[in-house]
Formats: sequence, structure tokens, C-alpha cells
Amino acid sequence: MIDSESGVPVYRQLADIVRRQIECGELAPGQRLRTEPEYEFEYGISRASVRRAIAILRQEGLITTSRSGSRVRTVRAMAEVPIGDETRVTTRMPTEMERRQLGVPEGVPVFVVEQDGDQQILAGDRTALIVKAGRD
Amino acid sequence: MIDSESGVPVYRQLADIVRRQIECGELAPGQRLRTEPEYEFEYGISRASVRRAIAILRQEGLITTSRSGSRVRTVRAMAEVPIGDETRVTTRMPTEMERRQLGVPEGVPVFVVEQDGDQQILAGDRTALIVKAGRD
DNA sequence: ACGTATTTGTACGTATGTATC
DNA sequence: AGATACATACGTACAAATACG
Repeated sequence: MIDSESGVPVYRQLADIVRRQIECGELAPGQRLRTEPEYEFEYGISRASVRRAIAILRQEGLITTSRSGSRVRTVRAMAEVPIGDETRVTTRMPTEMERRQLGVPEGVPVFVVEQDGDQQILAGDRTALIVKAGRD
Repeated sequence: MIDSESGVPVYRQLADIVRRQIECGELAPGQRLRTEPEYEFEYGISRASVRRAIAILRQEGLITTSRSGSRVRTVRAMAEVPIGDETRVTTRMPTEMERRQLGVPEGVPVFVVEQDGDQQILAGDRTALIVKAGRD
């Protein structure tokens, strides 16, 4: 299970375990994770370590957490936004203000799309950029 | 300074203070932040709260932290990568493995560039995508 | 509708390890 | 070698939102 002597931090070990469960579908999108005390007792680690592990997965955009527990993030429908010639695209984490305005959970980056001196911020969890020839 | 009665968590208040210092240039890129004990005593909060505040800024991509302290992230030279027609671009946070492989710090998202069934992962802190007409 | 239990959130403290200066 | 500074990990307590009977 979890080996506190392995050199790998226990919170990271738990994050790895749950991440694998998500990746292999053992924990399906929308499904609830176990509660913090459950992980705590099952793996014999402190609640602080459990919370750190869960925070990692949240930052990776794999789960969302509410007062009633954590769930595997469901895949959002991606709006395919066409971008045209001379467009410059970068990506970064949103400020907290941007996060609220865009309505994106933790662990979701944003696109910064610049064209003609005009700048647009797009939520990374529901936007795919498609290069369309001849478009602007 | 920091008001523990304000309703806003103290770790968030500290994160807000330091973020503002970074945004207004009071803390310049490359410059060291104060040490954890310094924040602890200056604001009269626990070290755990200081560490949470610093973790927030790291996740936002604003600072990097090493054993010798935290520094404001310097802006990396952006390689402008041309992308051509029918390319699909998404963004997300990297897995930890990807982070190590790409050599990007915490708080830096990646581009996923798909073209002709080929998929490429690009570091978000040193890549800008430019749509170039006629390119593939 | 109400109280209770559950579950996460915040905040503190302590101790020890390890890399850096 | 010693001091500094961050990293890990444990514990406690209480608050607040949610779910349940």
C-alpha cells in the first residue's frame, strides 16, 4: 500500500494510487472519491497527508472538491473555436478573479488568444482551438 | 495587515498581499520572497498558513520554490511555434511525470497540439503558438 | 422543519529530516 | 560544522456546509 520508508512522500503515494484509479477507470468521471477519514484509516496516514494528496489531484484538474466530497471531473463538452492567421496563443493559470469570472474549477488553465492587439481569455476545460485556413 | 476575523482565510490574505506586491513590481522577477519564519512573525500567523499562501502563488505560476527559498518567476523566452491548418489545440495541467520530463515548474500548464493523429505536448511557459498561413 | 451526523475547511502546534548557505 | 530554510508528517480543535433521518 503506502510505505513511509520508501523515500516517496506518503501524500504523493496516495495521490499516485488515486490517480491510477482514475486513469484506469476504476474511479469513473462523476464518481465520488472516498472521504478523507476513510483514506486516513485505510492507509494509516494523517488527515493532513490525505488532504495534500487530494489537493494534488485537484491541481492536476483530475477532480473537483466540494463540501460534500470530491468527485472525478467529468469531461466537458469542448467548444471548437476557430482561430485564423497571425493569431498568437499562450497558456497559463488564471488569476483567482479570472477563475471566478470564467467559472472554471481549480487546476484548469486558460488560453490567451491575441490577434490584432486584441486579447481574449478562454477557459481551458471547454475550449479547443482549431486552425482554420482563411479565417480571421 | 491580516485580519483573522474578516472571514477571508488568513492564508488567502497573505497570498493576496504577496500577489499584489508581485503584480505592482514591488517584488521583481527573480527576486527572493521573505522566508517562511519572516512572514510568520511579521503577520503573526502560523507557519502552516504561510506555507499554504506560498503554495497558492506557486500553483498560480507566479513563483518557484526551492530549498533555499521562493523567488518571483522570471519570464521565459517564448519560442514561437508555428501551427498550420487543421491543427487542434487544447490545454491542461501536466501530470507530474510530464512536468519532470518537460522541466516545467508547478503552476505551468501544457499545450496539447494534435495534427494528423499526431499528438505533441508543449511546455506552456516557453511556447507561444502562432498560426502561420500555408504552414503544416 | 429540525436537529444530528457527516464531511470538508481553517488554523494552530510539534517534531524531525534534509538541502543549502 | 553550524545555522538557516524548506519538506514531510503527525496531532488537535473548532467552524461551516451538506446530507440524512
